[in-house]
Amino acid sequence: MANSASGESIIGRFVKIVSAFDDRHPAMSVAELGRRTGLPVTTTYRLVNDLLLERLLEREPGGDIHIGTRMWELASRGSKMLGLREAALPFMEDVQAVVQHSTTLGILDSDEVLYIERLGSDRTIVDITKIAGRLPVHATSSGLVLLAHSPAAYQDSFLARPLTKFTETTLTEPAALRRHLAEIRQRGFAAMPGVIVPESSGIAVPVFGPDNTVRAALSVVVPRNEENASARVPVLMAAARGISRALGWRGELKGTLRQSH
Amino acid sequence: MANSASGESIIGRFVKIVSAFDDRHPAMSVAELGRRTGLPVTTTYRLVNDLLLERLLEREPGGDIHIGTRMWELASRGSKMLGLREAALPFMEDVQAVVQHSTTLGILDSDEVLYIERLGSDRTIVDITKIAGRLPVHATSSGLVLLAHSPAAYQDSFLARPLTKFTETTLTEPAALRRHLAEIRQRGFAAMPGVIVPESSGIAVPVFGPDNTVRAALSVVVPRNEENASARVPVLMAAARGISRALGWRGELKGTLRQSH
DNA sequence: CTGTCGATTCCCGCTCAATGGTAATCCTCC
DNA sequence: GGAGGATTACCATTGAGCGGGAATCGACAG
Repeated sequence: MANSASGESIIGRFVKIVSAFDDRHPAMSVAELGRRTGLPVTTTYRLVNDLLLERLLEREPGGDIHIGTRMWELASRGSKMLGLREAALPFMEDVQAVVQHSTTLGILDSDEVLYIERLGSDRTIVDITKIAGRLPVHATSSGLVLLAHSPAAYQDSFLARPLTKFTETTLTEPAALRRHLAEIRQRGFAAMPGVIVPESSGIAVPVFGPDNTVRAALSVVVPRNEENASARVPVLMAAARGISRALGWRGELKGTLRQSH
Repeated sequence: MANSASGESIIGRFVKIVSAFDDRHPAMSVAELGRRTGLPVTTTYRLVNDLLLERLLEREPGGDIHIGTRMWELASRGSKMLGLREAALPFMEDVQAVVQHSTTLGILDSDEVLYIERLGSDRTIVDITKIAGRLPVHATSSGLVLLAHSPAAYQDSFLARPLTKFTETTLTEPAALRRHLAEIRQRGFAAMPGVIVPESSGIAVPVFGPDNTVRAALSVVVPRNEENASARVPVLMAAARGISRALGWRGELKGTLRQSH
């Protein structure tokens, strides 16, 4: 689907280029960009020029390239993400004010948890979540909550694949995970002590949309030693219900249990 | 620069397609997308398919297309915007808690003000700012603050072009505007009663970066009848200094006045 | 059930924009 | 001044993109 020898479309290369930037590498020279993406030198320069013209990329004084303002603008303008984020933010602030550690909002995307908002000073405990960052589903409280309320078919396909064991407490056995998911559905929240990082634990609750399906997971990360972690659950649940309602959710209808399996 | 009859590159068409979505039209059929962009039918379908493959666009159950999660993720991951936003958010919350009306953070982009964050319930007064929305520089308090602290050369080129008069109080005369900008620099804030919307006024103050240049404008929108509007200025200024400091600003150095003109 | 209209997919020959190698030029920094 | 990297210029080749047209699907009305 492309003129290129490697058989990629321009769109594919565009994604490659933009993907080369992350929080570790927010800006780089065109040559380095070419190296990181593996694209031929000339091609990189030509493509980058096109992107600069449209302001999807921008050149800073030093000559380095970084992602352009236009890119963010276009991505945000018509995005459903903004609605979710805006609905959630006030409630997240309340949670943040009470719980004092970092509060995150994550969604399920491409079999991973994508964090779309995060509150909390960086001086808090170890927390590897970042806005626009991804983490595995089965090793985060947010991910497990999202998975627990996903359609059965999706759960099956997810559990069918091999899962990485990050720490001792990471569940990777399908059967054990299924039991855990059922428990999460029943209790209404997920609590995971040190699943990726041993020192911290996460607590997450689901946020629902008008059609009663999960939209996101609201979660807090607290130090693991804190034993009364579950004392945080009610606050989270109340906030999550508030967000759900702001999204148009009208409460659980009798008899309309979310399909679990 | 393209295979197309109209002489557009694929990148250009990509931008056209993504630009077709906004908060009024967050999702649409491919056919409608083709109509809105003016692209040939077949071309639209082919391009949309490419974009769906990369998940830059997504197809919802009904068949309609909307901007994909991936798009937001890519735009955010390497963006400098996130840093600014994250630095500003806590201070904005404080302002918001005290002032009670909507609080916005805007930057100068392509000769317009681009709002990158906005706090405030929608039930407040008339406020046409939206996240990822644009407004003209000379008709917003944020824009005037940004312009007032921009390099002289930019100011000159900006003032050289014809400016739209939105309401009675909109300044469009270069000389008058220059005087106003000087005043803004001297007072440290801009206050604009009903420049675009007659019922509300905006107050804005500058946010500086480490190199002592303007990065953004922090502003609040309040009802116009409120005469003690300027009582809000100190709060805004304190917050703006906090944000500036979080960005690495170290206070105004003696003798290093920002180039005004 | 049939007809209409719109959205979507399939088909296909043409063609020029995109490609990517090579080489020249422009920078820094030592 | 020259070594090494980044950037731009040049250019022959070619297949990806193009877009008109027709077929198919789907919803709705009569």
